[in-house]
Amino acid sequence: MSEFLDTPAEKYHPGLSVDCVIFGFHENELKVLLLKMKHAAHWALPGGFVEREEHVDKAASRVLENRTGLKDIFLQQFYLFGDPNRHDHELDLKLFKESGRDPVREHWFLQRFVTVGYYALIEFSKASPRPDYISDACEWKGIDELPKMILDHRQILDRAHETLRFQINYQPIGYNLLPEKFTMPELQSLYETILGKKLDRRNFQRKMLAYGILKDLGERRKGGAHKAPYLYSFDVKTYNAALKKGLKGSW
Amino acid sequence: MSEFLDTPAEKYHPGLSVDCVIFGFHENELKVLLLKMKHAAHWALPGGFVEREEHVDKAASRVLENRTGLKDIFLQQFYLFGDPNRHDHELDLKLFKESGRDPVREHWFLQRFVTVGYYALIEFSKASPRPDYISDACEWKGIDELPKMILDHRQILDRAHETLRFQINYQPIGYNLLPEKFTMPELQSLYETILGKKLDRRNFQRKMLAYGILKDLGERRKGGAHKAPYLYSFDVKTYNAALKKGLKGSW
DNA sequence: AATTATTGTGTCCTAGTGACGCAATATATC
DNA sequence: GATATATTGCGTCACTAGGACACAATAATT
Repeated sequence: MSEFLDTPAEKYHPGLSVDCVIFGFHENELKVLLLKMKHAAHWALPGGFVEREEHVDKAASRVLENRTGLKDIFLQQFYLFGDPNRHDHELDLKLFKESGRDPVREHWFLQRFVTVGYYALIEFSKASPRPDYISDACEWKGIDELPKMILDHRQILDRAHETLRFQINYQPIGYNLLPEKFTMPELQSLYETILGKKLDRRNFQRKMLAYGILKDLGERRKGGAHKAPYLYSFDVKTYNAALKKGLKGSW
Repeated sequence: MSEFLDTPAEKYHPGLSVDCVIFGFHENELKVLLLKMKHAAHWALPGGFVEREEHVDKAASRVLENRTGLKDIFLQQFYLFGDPNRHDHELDLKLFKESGRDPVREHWFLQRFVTVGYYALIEFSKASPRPDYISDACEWKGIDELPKMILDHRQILDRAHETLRFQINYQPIGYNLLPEKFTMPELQSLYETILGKKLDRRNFQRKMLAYGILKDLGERRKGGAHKAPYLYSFDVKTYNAALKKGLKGSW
């Protein structure tokens, strides 16, 4: 924490931060990467500040890389949270005092902050979550079993999830969350957790194949119990073309 | 202009502004309210700064009220523009010098700014466009005949229009742009300009009526040439309920 | 070899959609 | 005042998409 507090105000754009909702998909569950700060009771979204002459998008991808070790990740801005009361000034003051500093009223860290929400989609297996110097834990949490979170971070997360629902026909959400090869039940399960409802297995398959965005790899995924499902991967060319017009789907 | 430049830095949240894309609908055309600044060659979106402890949404509605005289307007945040190069520092310096001021490097007005885009929907006839002290013109411009605009304002405007297209099934766009009573051809024309394509007259009517969100007022609009069309108004109750789930439309 | 849970494929019916025909009607024109 | 013209209201037809459900095939387990 002290690294931040000692940072000269000149380095960062004042009163502006970014927070990332990092989605992953594992064991048929939609997961979010959360941090637990030292001395803090609750969990937080990975976030950071924007440098003086830095593109806000760039700040978000910087945060993302620090936390997951991944570059060139699918990252999408979805909302600016601009409520003046979203920051907990009492808590900030407490942190200041704990670190033995005099809470000078003008210190940039104590100013009112607005934060820009980004959501990121990553392939679960490729990320190596790592805590940084201000946090003592960095873990994947299931979207249906979220811990208590600081400030308005739960609200930010919920809005990211909602955005995912709205954009499912326009963004390469499946492509970025699933591994190279995947099965139809896996894809369906992803859709179900994003949409928050059960879908009919057979109708889902018919519709997906009708889009013409999947390549049937011929192989089957053996190993699990029961009948082995076929493996698919996205046909990037037709996939992107279809997304541009929007996959026609009344989900 | 001088009022802004003399404003003490303490009044505003540093490096943060709002810009409003104000839509209206008149004579079967989608219009946008633009300002022409004094001494400026190009047009601009009405915008302003965010006060220190002011909600960003509030700042946007304040700007809107100043420019149109209207309160309680439908206003929706749609994107934060965070490119560090979106501001024209050369132009700012020129304005500073013209106003006879010494361009002190630290003056808040010369800092890098990020801006939050809002779009507003208003009933054309209710607005009374008025220039303010830093602009010498305030006019409605047709979306298909836009003048050259400053900075990235054209980009902001285009994105607002795109957002309208995406949200047409989820936001009360017709309700807020049209007058209390309107005809089916008027509603269709609104859809056509927002979607940017022609629609079949008969299929449009069938679909709209099927939603069950319109009240047939029985009256006809006489006065124009040709057969007089029926007047409708929105059935607010069913309209809002339908929007919550999203009007199913593959436009 | 039988069991069990899951997957691949197909059918049926209904609602929604695109393309288009035709009669009704309000003003403009002669 | 009759006719012309452009527009509106309502309807038809064929095709597609989508929800509900049946049944056979298959990979590990017993």
